[in-house]
Amino acid sequence: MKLRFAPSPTGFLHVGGARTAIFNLLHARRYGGTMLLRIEDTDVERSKQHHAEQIVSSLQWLGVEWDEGPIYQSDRLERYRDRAEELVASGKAYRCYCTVEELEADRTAAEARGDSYRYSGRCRKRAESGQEQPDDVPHVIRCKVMPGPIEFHDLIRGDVQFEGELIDDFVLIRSDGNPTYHLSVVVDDVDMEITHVARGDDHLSNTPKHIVLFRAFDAPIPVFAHLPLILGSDRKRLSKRSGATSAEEYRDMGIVPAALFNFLTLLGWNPGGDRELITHDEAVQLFDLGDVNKAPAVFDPEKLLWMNGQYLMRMTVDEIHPHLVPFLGENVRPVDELRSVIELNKTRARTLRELAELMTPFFADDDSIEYDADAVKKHVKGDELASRLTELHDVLASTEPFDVTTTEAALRALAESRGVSAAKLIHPLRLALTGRGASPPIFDVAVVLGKEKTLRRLQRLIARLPELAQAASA
RNA sequence: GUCCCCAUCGUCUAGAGGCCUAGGACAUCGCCCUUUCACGGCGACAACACGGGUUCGAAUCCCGUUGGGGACGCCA
Repeated sequence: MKLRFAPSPTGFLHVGGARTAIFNLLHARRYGGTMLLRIEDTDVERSKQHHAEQIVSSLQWLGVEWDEGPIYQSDRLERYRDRAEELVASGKAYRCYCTVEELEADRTAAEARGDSYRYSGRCRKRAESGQEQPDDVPHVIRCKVMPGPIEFHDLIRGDVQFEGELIDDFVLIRSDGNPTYHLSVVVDDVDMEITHVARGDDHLSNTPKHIVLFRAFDAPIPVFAHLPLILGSDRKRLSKRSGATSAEEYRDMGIVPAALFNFLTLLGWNPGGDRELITHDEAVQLFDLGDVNKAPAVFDPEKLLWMNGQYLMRMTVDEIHPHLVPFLGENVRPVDELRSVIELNKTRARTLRELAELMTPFFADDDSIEYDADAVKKHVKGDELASRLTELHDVLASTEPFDVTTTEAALRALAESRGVSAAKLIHPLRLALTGRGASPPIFDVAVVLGKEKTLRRLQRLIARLPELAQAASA
């Protein structure tokens, strides 16, 4: 068994493409087959090398591996021409000298009549009447499509049938000598002995053309699986308008690859038993193209975010760190220096970007903490605040060891002796240490910061209390 | 326009004729836990597109309607 993912390098790796790649990989791994990566760059106009490289690196990032490739179709142009000539020689294809202008005229004429356009067959008649077919004047090579039903079995759709009458004699070789998609795909799938073709639904109506070619080459026809499309919230094919569409954008947003992989795997397929979180290995155990849904699925970024949060809280600090580095900016440190801070914040973030943001107060200069206005308004009040915080400062200064249990006990004891609730001390302490109204448990924060920084930040808040109170009341 | 495909909560989905008073997840809204924010727990809201068949019995099978999507290139 051998499957392939065959993107064309005309842009970044689209999430729809990413899912196609994942499904191919999963099916191959499940059945011990081979996975091939093939770059379909026969359109010189639109294909770009940097896009190909981009797609390859996105796939690597996502965790889609392949056993063969990447193979570039642009390296095999001679092979496609040779095979097309074989078909011309055997009468299964013919040279067509119609110009683009002529075809365009036919098309607009058909439209004007309200008919749907079909190729006139002008050059086919000419070829079949035995007229000479010079190969030194510009021409394309077209494949003959015979009337009659063309049937194939699709793992997802079941038995599918198209009428040959309705299918144009399609172009195999363009006038510039380059192959079209239809030719290169089939030649390659034959040469590379592809057994299963899983691709987007948008190729369903191309499949009969491919069947015609497989037959013309007298080659075995692979098993097809046409995956339902991924839609945007507008229920149209996912596009820029409906949000981020490339794997890269999600990476830059702070989605970890395993989460995107998991999310995409569950779009149109499910492992049964109400599972939402599934590892790569578990998916490999259970996946089958035949179990994929027929209906298109709307891509829900909210659920991806939730899933990413689930991954972040379950991942170890060492697993998170390499992915987090690009988001840390000037706070980049070796993993051991970040361990406790990541640990404290990873259950609170849905993305790596958020996580990095939550970590900033821990690395801020003691004298540059900015106090959140809402938090100030809420917690900076009462004439006794300054003296209470000074007492807290002194109590903490003499707390030894400076760990979560002793600092918490010290604060609670102080609160009790002054007849105030612990919260009246805790919230201002949070404001002092982080500048924010929300943070990880405050004694953990204090301990991670250390006694010295804790005391310094407390002092700073105490010193600025009058101006903050004034600003808050203004 | 022609051809093809699809149809369960707002979204992802479970469902293979009786297990369905339709299950889970995201989102939303309550409550609980709690020093805040998350996490977690409990609960609420919320769907078989419609109409005909078939059957003792239909979300499940058949037909039609409606709705949605895709393809109709010397793009892939």
